[in-house]
Amino acid sequence: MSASKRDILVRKAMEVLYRDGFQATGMDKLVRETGVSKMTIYKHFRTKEDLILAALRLRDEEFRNRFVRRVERDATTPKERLLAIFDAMDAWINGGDFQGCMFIKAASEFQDRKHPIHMASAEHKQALLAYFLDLAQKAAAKDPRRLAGQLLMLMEGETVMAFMLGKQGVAEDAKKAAKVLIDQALIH
Amino acid sequence: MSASKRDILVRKAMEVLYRDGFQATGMDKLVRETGVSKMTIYKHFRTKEDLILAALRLRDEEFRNRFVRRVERDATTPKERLLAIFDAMDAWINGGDFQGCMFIKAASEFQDRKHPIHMASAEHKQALLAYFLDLAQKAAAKDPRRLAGQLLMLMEGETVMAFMLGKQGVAEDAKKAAKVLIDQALIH
DNA sequence: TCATATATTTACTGGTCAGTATATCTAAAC
DNA sequence: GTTTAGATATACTGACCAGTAAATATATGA
Repeated sequence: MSASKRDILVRKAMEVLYRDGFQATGMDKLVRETGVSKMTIYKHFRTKEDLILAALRLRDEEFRNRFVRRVERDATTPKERLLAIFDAMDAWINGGDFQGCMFIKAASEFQDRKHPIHMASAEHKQALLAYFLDLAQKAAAKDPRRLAGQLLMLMEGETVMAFMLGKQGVAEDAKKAAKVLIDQALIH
Repeated sequence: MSASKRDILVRKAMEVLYRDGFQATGMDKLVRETGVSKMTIYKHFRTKEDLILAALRLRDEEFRNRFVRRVERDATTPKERLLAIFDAMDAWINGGDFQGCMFIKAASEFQDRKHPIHMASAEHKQALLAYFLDLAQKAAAKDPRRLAGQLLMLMEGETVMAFMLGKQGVAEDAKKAAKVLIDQALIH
């Protein structure tokens, strides 16, 4: 199997796992939906868990790339970029295929903090937090760590609410809250 | 079986499901951990799903009762109570048995919005939102619906971050953010 | 003490799960 | 055309799942 076909397998698996859940998706369904035979899947991944980890790695990479690229395209100064985070969120939530956060769902299904899937999910959030912290520092916030944490908190809550209660108004409310928090955190 | 013994079954099941997850917990484990035989469980609940729904109902009732009671004990004016929400959150997160939000985890495992378990979880969030909205209206917020949504957002994000990244500082950051949002929303 | 009803134990059903064995197929290389 | 290597379909393994059947134990009530 070519490298690109392996990528197709991981991408399709990622889509199905995101849509239908991890434990609820059996290997037979993955065979059906990816078009890759079971033997071939197991040539590339020792276990289902390994395939899930590969799918999460792909999701992390693509999500953060798209997210950061959009933020840096939409705004230039660190302060503007902190706010542009919530335009990127708006685009995600109200875009085509929003179905909640794959990593929150993964951590929910694999609750043990030592579990590789839980740890991979936590690392995704840590990476987002590090990006926010970088922006908050460059924006010269009074307490960059706090501001970064508050904005990530807002983002996670926004995601959960859109997932559980629907999208109406959530993105707008979140952005307005972010604006207040950012403005207040940059007054010296 | 007495009514109280049935309550014990539901309470123990709730604890196990909260700790170990829904799909990852089999009926045999519930028999082992509740001390109630399988036949007796199935006398009271037609299916595992029905038992899960009963456990969620109990959790909703207890969580909201404890939460609201604490808020109303700690503060008297609506504005103070909006802020006291985040003292209750602090107590929950840094109390003994915090393991994330049972309803976010339930909605994550049963993603279909039409699924009874997903719907029950969404109703819990709706009930919290309704309480926040009531407080925001009584506090004469400029846009009560928005403030209520923003505070619930903050609360959900706080829960997710404490679950995935650990408790350090999260409650304090959330409360400080809430104070800023509330103050800003009440200026006329 | 006996009768009745309920709880429990044990064992089972049919189905699904992750992962594997085997045998067939395809396609390129010489 | 034959060989070789990898992909495939099919069928299987043993374990576990939710839910049930039947036999045994226990407690209640007259």
